[in-house]
Amino acid sequence: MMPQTASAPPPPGAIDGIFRALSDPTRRDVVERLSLKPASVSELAASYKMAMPSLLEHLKVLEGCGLVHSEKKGRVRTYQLAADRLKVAEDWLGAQRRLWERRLDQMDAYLLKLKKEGLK
Amino acid sequence: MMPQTASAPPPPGAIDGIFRALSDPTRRDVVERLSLKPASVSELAASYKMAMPSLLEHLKVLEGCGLVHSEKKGRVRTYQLAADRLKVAEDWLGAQRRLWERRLDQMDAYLLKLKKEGLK
DNA sequence: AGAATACTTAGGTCAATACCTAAGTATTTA
DNA sequence: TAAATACTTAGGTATTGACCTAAGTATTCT
Repeated sequence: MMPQTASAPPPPGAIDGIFRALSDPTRRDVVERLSLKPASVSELAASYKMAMPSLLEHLKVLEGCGLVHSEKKGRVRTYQLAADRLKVAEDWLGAQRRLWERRLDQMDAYLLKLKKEGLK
Repeated sequence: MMPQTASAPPPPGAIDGIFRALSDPTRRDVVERLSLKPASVSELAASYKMAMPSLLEHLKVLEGCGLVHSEKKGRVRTYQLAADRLKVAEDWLGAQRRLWERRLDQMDAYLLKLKKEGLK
């Protein structure tokens, strides 16, 4: 059982859905819970005060963008996290932050140069 | 000019807005552009085929959740990235992924133990 | 001053979201 | 097999989101 190293190729536009899914506090909370251990629909539903069909809708959104998987055995459906999708979002954010940091460094260097030249 | 080291404390519920903001491709594109260099409203608007008020609305969303700042000088408003907010989202994602990975490791260890015991 | 520029505000449409209640269907359990 | 369990589907409401066009306001250029 390989601890998934490579991310699945992010289908174009998939990142929209991932960020969208994570913008809702209930869905983020579900992701947090599932990052600890898998859970059934009713176990999850017990934690929130909304009606089950509402929670179910959230679960569908999470599964739709690939953040979680589910499997039904008998009458119980169990959900679990699919970590590689979290990584898609994290990678995007990291890339932007790195670009930004590089830019700050360049600006620092530029200001330093200006300062030196100013001293002549 | 300090290259912001510490993130601003994420106001409760702010993370909703950050993920929400990043779920739109136009807004993500604006963030990418601004991570390279600041730009005015019309410079930004020139890149997208939507009407200016529509783009402006996107910019307000980005500024509303703190992902960008803007300043008006004369009749030109210039936008720039505020990197610490990207970090808020990135940190959350990283934390979830780390929890998940820890769980996978535990599961590996457990399976390994089962396997060994099976060999007795 | 008058025209051009760079946003800004107002207001309107249409689709998607987040909920809900009520009524299924499929699987155990008694 | 009847009742309980664990979802599922249907259908309805109210809000929010992403666009648009048209009509401002504030600055700068001529």
